[in-house]
Amino acid sequence: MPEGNVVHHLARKLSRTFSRRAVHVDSPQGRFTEGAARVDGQVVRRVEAHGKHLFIGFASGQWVHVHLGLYGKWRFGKGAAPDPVGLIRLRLQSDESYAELRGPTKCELLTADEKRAAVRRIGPDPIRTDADPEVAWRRVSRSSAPIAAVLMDQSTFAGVGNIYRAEVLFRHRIDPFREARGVSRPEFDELWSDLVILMTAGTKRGRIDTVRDEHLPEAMGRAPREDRHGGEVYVYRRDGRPCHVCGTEVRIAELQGRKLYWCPSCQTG
DNA sequence: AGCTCATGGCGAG
DNA sequence: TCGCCCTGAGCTG
Repeated sequence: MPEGNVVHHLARKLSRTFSRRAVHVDSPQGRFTEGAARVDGQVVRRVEAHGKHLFIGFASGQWVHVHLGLYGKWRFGKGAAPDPVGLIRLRLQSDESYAELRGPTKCELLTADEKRAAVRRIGPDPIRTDADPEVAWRRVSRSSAPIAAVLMDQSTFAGVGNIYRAEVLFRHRIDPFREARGVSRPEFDELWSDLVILMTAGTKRGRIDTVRDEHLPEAMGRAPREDRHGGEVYVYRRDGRPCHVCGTEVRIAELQGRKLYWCPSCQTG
């Protein structure tokens, strides 16, 4: 269940584990057998993350493109992979380690050209140093949709998901229902640079923490880690509970089929 | 054991 | 906007 930070975290782990090594590639489940056979035995050249998309590059120039969706998961292990348990879409095996992929929305083989085209379709990713925030600003400044909806648009903010969306809006006290084009350039710049900081930190940790030091549980006399997603957050999935800053009940609403959390007192305007 | 829900996104209508 | 994909955790009982 990943936002971009987890995908980048996984890309680094896959790269550390498999880059410059020959890998045996197969699909025990059978749904990626043909693609796996085409790269089986090749050396992994590099692994890239762009937003929530993962690309594993092989010596032939071909790429395996993976999108985890809501359910997808990677598992890693040392030595030889055990007999498959359940449905494993993709399995990588080096002479030292293995990795198993289950439940992805997408697992496909791409040519070098197709991979380049796929990357071009993905919007600027705050975790990537080559991201162009002007692309995001153009879309934000021209959209009449709520800023909370635009933050989830992967062609505008690649890698941002439901947690970062809610949390970054809280941290900048922005009403999630404000029209995107009503967000000023200074506000956008603050949102973008904060996403760079939060998501980069989230990449190293492989989890999402957004609470400033002065609001941390130790500083506030609270118990840490209330939520099972693993990090410290202000509003995500805290509906009905008091805002960590002002005590107002955190609210929840459905926006485009996803749940949106915010503090109606802190996030005004 | 069974039910609900989840950090996502696609395609049909 | 809805259904679906398809996995797993956290509840209920």
